[in-house]
Amino acid sequence: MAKLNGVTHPRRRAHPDQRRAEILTAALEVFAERGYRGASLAAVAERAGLTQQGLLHYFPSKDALLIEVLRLRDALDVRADPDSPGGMADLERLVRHNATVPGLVQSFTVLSAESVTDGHPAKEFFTERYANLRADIAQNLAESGELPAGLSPADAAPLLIAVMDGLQLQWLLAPAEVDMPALVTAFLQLIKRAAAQPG
Amino acid sequence: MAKLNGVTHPRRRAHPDQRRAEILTAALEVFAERGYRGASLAAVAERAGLTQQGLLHYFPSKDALLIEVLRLRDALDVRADPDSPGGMADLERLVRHNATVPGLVQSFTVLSAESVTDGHPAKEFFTERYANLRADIAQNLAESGELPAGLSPADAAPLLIAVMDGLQLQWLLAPAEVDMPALVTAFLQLIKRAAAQPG
DNA sequence: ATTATCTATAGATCTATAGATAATGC
DNA sequence: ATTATCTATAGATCTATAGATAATGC
Repeated sequence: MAKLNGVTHPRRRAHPDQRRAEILTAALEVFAERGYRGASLAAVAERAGLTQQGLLHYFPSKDALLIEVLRLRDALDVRADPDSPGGMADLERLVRHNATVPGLVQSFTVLSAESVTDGHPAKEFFTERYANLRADIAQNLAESGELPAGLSPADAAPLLIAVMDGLQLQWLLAPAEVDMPALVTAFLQLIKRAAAQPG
Repeated sequence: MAKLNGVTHPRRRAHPDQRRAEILTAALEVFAERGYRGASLAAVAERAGLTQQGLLHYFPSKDALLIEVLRLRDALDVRADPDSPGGMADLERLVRHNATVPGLVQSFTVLSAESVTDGHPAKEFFTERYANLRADIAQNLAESGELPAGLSPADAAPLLIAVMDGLQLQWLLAPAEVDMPALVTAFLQLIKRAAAQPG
């Protein structure tokens, strides 16, 4: 028997894989709410229903926990969207979906910006992630032939990513004022109009 | 006499206004490097050349210090650029300038994203700042008449801000790969091309 | 007299390690 | 036998308050 919250319970023992998944979900939530540096292992553990020391049985350190959270999220996102953001229609669908999951958007907005700080454990992760995103989107745009003559895929890719990231920040601060999907659509219209223009 | 770093010095007593300014500068730097939650008052104080308790003589709390840092920065920026980003040429000049001050860019990227987290002392500051930015830029764009028929000033303003913020993040992570000024120029070209298009 | 600055310290954390215990699985 | 989980705890912080002291300014 063990005491939890002052009450004696039979010690609950979860299936390891499920427990790991619960911890990762809790960690993503707490990191989104407080940032990585502002989050404590105890807060993550409490949300997952065990002690901080119990959590460390599954993940050797706070840094390792963050990295695994990010890797898992990336893997889930890629699986949900097999061809990644291919054409511009896919992109609009992605943004409409994002507007329904503010917690997830917040986690990436907060953690990606925090990752540029000194010695942040996710710096390498986000550096690589953005480099890969730029390369993938540039290639998809090049193949789609949707770009106007004046805009190279190599320039359009970071611009598209910037629009999405920048709008997410404004939307998180003022969701009632900033219509993310409509603004992304306005941006894509701009590209289409320019494309209709003779080179 | 007082000991600092094990050496006995005559106690140095700075002019209050100058000392406040030194502390604010140190705070902006440390917050940029570590984020607000990752920064300690002791680290700020050490950079300003006094103790953490000495710092608290000037600012009553860490929260208050952050707010004053942000207010000062905003005041300095406005004074340096009296008409704020008016036309698009002003914007390109601003971005070229930003590319020479990575620390300043980092402070705003890190703090603005962190500000969306629970109970962050700068949440109100950034919410208002972005609302004001959107309104000011929209008005300037409306007056400049540089927008194409399909893009309203109310939509163009948040898009412009998003492009700049989003590019800053990518640039901070990969300065050699992301040419901020060139990409902003590419975005403005897109607007000009679309404007050349019949309504 | 005022105030800039320091030492001392309370009281709360926070991460991580050590080791005990109880539940599971062979 | 293994391992999931807990209690205990070391050792480092961190913010903020209290009060002493020394430099400035009237």
